[in-house]
Amino acid sequence: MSGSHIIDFFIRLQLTLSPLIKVSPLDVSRVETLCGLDVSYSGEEGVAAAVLWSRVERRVVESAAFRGAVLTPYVPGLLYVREAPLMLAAIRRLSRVPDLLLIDGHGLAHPRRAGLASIVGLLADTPSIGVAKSMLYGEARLEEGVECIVVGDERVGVVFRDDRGRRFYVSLGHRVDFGSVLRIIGQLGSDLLSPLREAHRLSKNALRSGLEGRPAP
DNA sequence: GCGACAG
DNA sequence: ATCTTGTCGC
Repeated sequence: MSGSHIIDFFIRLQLTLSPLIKVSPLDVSRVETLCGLDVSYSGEEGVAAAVLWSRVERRVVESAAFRGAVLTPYVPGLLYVREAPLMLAAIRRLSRVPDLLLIDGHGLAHPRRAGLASIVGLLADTPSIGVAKSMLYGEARLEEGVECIVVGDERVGVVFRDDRGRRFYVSLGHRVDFGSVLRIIGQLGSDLLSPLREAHRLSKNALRSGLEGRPAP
């Protein structure tokens, strides 16, 4: 599979999108809604869940899901091929546009500077941040008291520890910068993970129950 | 050639 | 990610 023209194509596409990904400050004080995104699978199909989380109410205020075919196997570095189409479809089912997307996976902490989180943010034209459970690319090291994810001489993310000490690798997605990510983490604390937990739960439940979209009231 | 490799 | 219950250990 490594010499496949399909894989070659998606790598070239990723290299084309990479320079379009924007690093810029985000006005964190005006981020009111976060959107947690995750995908669950069953064989050749996947279900993406998009959970809208209110920062002030600290709860889920809306959710949507999208079920669809997944045609390619997982290839490290090309997670976006499997998950971005489903996530974007789920986001489109929300009645509101989220202020910030939280995505399972990396953003700029990627060998081609274009991880899933960055690509979804770019294509949705919405600020985004990646939250992964393990490293893919870059080096985690202490800088000025902060455990950063560094690629070359650039800080592309930060290591976050939840209350149980588990590490999460948070990296810049799209339309955010390092400072913005630090402020988001500082202000949300463990609630940074809440929308993602809920998205994880929803995608798995929707997969099993066969349900999709929002349940009838 | 060898090892690493998000979900 | 997913296949899968109880079980060994801090």
